[in-house]
Amino acid sequence: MMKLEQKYAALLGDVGRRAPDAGAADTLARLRLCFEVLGLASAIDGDCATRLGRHGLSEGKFVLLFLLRDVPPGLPPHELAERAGVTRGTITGLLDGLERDGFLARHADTADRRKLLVRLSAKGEAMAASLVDEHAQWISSLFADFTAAEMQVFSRLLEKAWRRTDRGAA
Amino acid sequence: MMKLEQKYAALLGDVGRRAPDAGAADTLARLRLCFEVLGLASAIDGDCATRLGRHGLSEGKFVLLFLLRDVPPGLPPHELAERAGVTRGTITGLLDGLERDGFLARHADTADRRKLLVRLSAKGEAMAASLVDEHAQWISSLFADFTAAEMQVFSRLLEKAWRRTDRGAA
DNA sequence: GACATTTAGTATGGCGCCATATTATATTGT
DNA sequence: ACAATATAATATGGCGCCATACTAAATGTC
Repeated sequence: MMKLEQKYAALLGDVGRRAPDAGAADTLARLRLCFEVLGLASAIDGDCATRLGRHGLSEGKFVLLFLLRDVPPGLPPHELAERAGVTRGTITGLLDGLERDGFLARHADTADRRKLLVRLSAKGEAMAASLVDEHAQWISSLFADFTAAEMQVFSRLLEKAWRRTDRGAA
Repeated sequence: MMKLEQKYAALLGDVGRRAPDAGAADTLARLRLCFEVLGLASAIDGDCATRLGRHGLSEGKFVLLFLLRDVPPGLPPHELAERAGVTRGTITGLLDGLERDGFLARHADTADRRKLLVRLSAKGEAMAASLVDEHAQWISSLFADFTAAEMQVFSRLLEKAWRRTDRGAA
């Protein structure tokens, strides 16, 4: 059984202590399942942050790098916001950091003077090229020992829970 | 098949476009699986934030509330940090907000003048009492239609992936 | 052609998290 | 008894995210 994060273990203990009746065991098992999902996700996010941090990047910055890869004319910030699924304000901050560190530059758009075009520098292109593959390799290695059948079952169960969330119901 | 977040769909498309060979399909399926895990977790986190936000709380603050519930003498901040699994600095910030909003108060410890004891106010106790149950109810409802067998398989697969992360390997 | 509306990018302020540094108080060792 | 060390809480500054508000520029409308 997978070790839960402190706070989840505490909550589980608390709820169990307060409702020690028969039906509670079932609720507890479902709570634990949810915490296991969250625990796996945050373990993955943590590893991801560690790996990208070695190169001075965050997950948000990494996404921008791969979105801009091989787009010679560059993309405007609002496009990046849409494709990355964050607000334009967040993009401004990420671009500030990436530009400061020399991974990209903002260029004025000649046609529409409101617009900018964000282009990777040589350093940025190099980083994107080496990191995207490495990163994809690492992620898929997390599920390396899953059989095809396991993957199918896992995916089905993940979706089953997801359907109960607001995002999945919409 | 569950809908992925923008950025993950983009990354998946990108990797697929670049490596359209036979072995790549397998890698892609594993990538997708990872993104499904992350997507479920962030959908849950999002719902959680929405629900707690209605009461002016965040997940971090909620954790403090339930940790302090029914602890009449209160707990010192470093205890809360340890039990919540965050740093003491983070606790300071959460306590500032909770104290400002009248959910708790800091009291001087008579024995050790470095220490504080954090105690819920009546408002805090009431909120904790009503929210913890409601919240546990909601979380377990996410997995309401999982059979016992499904829960077992799901848990096993979650752990299998978790073992591959740094946290799970340690 | 003047004015309203939309769009692009940014600024500001908030939150939760971290790492690091600082200050006050206890404890330990000799 | 006093110096060295450890512990408690906070301060500071950074990051990534959001919502909101603002400015400049383009576009649509009468």
